[in-house]
Amino acid sequence: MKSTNLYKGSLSTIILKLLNEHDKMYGYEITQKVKEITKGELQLTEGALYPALHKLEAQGLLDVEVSKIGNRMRKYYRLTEAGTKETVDKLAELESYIRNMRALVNPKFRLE
Amino acid sequence: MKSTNLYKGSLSTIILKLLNEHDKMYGYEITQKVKEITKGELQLTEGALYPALHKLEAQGLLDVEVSKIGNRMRKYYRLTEAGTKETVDKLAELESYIRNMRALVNPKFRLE
DNA sequence: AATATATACATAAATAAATTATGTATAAGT
DNA sequence: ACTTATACATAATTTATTTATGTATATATT
Repeated sequence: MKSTNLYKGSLSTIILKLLNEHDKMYGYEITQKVKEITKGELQLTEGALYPALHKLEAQGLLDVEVSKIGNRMRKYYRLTEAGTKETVDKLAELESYIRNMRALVNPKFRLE
Repeated sequence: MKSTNLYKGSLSTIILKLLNEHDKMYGYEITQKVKEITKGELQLTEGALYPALHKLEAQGLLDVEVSKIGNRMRKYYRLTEAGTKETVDKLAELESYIRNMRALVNPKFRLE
């Protein structure tokens, strides 16, 4: 993703949240959306993205729908009900992570 | 560290920042400080902490000073000059990570 | 006095997520 | 004609962390 290691572990959260917002998306579209939103600061690599999508699907969090645009394949993913629940959990975990890290690195932001 | 994967990649940032604030600390003290600051939400494991300290030392970011308290050993770590510079970089990376993740998961926080 | 918990270090094997390197193939732009 | 963009995929490698284990002293509890 980037030179920093911090994004490790964040990929499923990103995918789930984007699908939560956009109803259905395909892999390449996800990479472009992430690039756009982060102004190019974060670029998903295919070697990370596709295995992550397959894993989320295997976990029952995503449904897939293959479609053909012209002669090219697209695999649209959307959240299952379990996927929607998982998204809520992942977002809560992210907020918790950010709160804790802020408390750790910024002495002014001690937890209450 | 925790059930969530998000902390992966954050350990060196945490160590460097704590040493930046506290001048010198030993391993066990770091685990306790992290537990205290995060109200027990984040507990560093020894299997992660000690190798991380050794690595930072090997990279020339930390200096070590062994001391004996009673009959028990303590290894105090402190930032080198390079370590202080690295701390600044790591903190900037963390802020960038948080900004990007906020933009990704919270449509209201789009980057400007 | 015996036992459990806390302090304090360490390392090795296994796991898991991502990087890097490839590969295939169609569509569009120069 | 050639390059870049679109669109998927997977295998080998790397790396950080988890889990498990080990040693040893100090303090608190029963």
